[in-house]
Amino acid sequence: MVIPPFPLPRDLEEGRLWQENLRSKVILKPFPIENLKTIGGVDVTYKEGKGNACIVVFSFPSLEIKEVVYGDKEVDFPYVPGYLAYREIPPILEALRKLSTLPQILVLDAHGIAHPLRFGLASHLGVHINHPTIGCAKRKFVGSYEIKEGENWGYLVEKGETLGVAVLPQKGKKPFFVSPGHLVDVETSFEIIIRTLKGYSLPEVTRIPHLYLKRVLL
DNA sequence: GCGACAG
DNA sequence: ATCTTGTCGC
Ligand SMILES: [Mg+2]
Repeated sequence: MVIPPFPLPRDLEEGRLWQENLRSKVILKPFPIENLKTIGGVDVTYKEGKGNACIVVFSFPSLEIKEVVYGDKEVDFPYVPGYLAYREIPPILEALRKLSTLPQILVLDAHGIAHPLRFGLASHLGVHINHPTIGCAKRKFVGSYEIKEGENWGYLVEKGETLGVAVLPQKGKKPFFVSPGHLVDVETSFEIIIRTLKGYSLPEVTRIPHLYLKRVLL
């Protein structure tokens, strides 16, 4: 696949300006789940000054693992809340080059529009490669939510905007957060992620890539 | 000024 | 995310 160069900003101010200019490119719209056949999960870990990305492609809804690829890249940007894309997208693009087939949707271990500028890592990557993406984060970044008694999810909202949903995978467990990245909307993002849950604290699409990076799976 | 703060 | 072994709790 053709991947556009991904330049890094000189500083946070420039990085913020770029985000402000690209945020308008995000498109939120329903994704026809009945046509979803392949979905990819993405995660990134660090070691010896390098970012190591892993992408696992699953069949949907059967969730059989179809392909696993990795991509390494020197870390060239610090971790600063709000600017995670500049740190993790480089290694992710390296992994994408190795995919034999690009899955219909990519799920990132990060937020999509549930970001201060509504342009988190999942949205940034989606716009960059013009492909559907969903953000599935382990912790909240912005917004507030309320999960009613008897329910296992609630909308994530900030300043009157519905940014995504907080999901309780199991009773008594911590919630994870789903928000659309690009070319999907809140409802379909939620529906798709829910269908990749298998009884663990995290959906398979983010849980499995992490296990491969940690060498729990080979 | 203080607290929040994806990975 | 990473540095790190055993240990407390469901
Ligand atoms: Mg991660």
